[in-house]
Amino acid sequence: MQNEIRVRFAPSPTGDPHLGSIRTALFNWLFAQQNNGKFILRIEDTDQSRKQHNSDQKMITALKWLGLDWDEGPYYQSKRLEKYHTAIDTLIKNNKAYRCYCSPERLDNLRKQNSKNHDKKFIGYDKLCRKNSNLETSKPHVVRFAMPETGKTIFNDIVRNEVSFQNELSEDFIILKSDNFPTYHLANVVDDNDMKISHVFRAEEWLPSTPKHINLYNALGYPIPKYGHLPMLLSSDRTKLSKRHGATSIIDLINIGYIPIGLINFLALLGWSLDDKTEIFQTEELIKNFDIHDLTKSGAVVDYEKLSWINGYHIRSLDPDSLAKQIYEFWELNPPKNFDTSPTMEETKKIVPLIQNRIKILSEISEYIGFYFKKSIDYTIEELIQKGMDLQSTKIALEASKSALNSITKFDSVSIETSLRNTAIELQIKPGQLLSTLRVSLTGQKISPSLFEIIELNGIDKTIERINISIEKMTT
RNA sequence: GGCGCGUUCGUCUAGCGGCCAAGGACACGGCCCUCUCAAGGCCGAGAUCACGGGUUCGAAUCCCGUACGCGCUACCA
Repeated sequence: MQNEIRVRFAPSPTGDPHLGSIRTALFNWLFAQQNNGKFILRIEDTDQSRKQHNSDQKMITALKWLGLDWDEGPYYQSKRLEKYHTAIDTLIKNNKAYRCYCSPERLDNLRKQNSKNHDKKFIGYDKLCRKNSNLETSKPHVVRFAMPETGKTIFNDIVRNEVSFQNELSEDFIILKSDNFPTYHLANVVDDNDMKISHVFRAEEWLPSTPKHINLYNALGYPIPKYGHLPMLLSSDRTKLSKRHGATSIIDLINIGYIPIGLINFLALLGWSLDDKTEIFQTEELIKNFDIHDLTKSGAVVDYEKLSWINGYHIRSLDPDSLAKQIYEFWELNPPKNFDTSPTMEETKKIVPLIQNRIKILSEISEYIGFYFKKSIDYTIEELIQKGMDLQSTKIALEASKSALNSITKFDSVSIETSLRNTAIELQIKPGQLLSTLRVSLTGQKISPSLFEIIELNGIDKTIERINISIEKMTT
């Protein structure tokens, strides 16, 4: 089918998967989903020196975790060298490219000299080898593309409308390196043609090299895809997003406790919005409403506060069982340091109602619920004694709570609440005083989920045991 | 330096010639609720739409210029 929508995500395996890359992947994926198109994954590993082991695997893991599944690939450019060489041979044969024997030293000097002389005509390379039709192939060399020396390259960017560049301002860029690997420019064009890519959505930083690509398409006789250059993701100082200002690796974000839909929802809103009020989207709603033609043009600063808010919102709206599943998986990969035991699925399900609307990210749970997974809790007598109370009255309060709890027939949070509130009245102290004492006694924490639910969760035996420990503590 | 892109509350954004002396959200402040922490509810502060010229009866919205910012300018992608 000729008009099939085919997009690709083409990361280079040079580090951890970056938030910006993921956003590009998301926009491509959404576009493919809503157009019944194909989403292709291609690993651009043409730079052997910058390549990092496992980088591609991390990318794959991240995409799967987010649910951004692909229809074809991953293709690896390093396994497709023949295709590039064929294209390059064709270009040389047609005088659209030429071998260049200039040494890196010569190029370096050339640039230094010209920047000193402020020569405005000089662009990157002086085309020495383009003039000499010296075709000795034995000597080390690169291959350069012969850029048109006149005219303009004009294209209609889906995000930015018409963009135009003077051809003479693009240098005769290298398409084949001396290690026999193609550069990005060439491999990218050959592959996009080979894989019948219909739309190229990539970050704005690629905009200036687009005329190079278009001229390459023309020289090779390939049809030109539609382009859309996405606004960049920025750090708080408005420069290209970098890890100096926060986590940019999606792997780090996963380990902090963001959930897939939280990240997807947040990323979708960086450069796109539905209207003047809707902030929360499920993936299906994004597929339905997202519009690549309606993007913001300026860069967007990544606001981690807002990410957390969106993430928390989704955590709150998840059904408890699927939240439990996500927490369980999260804890498997990131066991909380303050736990003495590994939570089972059953235990995880039990604690969900207590923390669901108190957290923004999964890593916050362990602070709230640590007492439940600890063999013993730790606190001082001072922490036990509340404002307006002393050692004696605190002890009395604990004793009274003990007998009140012991006499409850139906041990659930509602009965527990009634019983303890009555105890406070009988003792003539404020509910807050009683409950705060119990909170410390039962959790060792000043901050916790609802006390009544905690008592139900702990059960009568563990509760009495911990109260006894407090009483003993104050007696010695 | 050259080239390109961009510019609405601190941040993400709505706005596509009159509905805007600019709306929403995050963050922030206050109040309510309340067993702590959250969540939730209500209220508030916050942008003369970078600046200057046009065009028009009318401009945040169209055009031009200036400034500023960012990106690119590698045998990196």
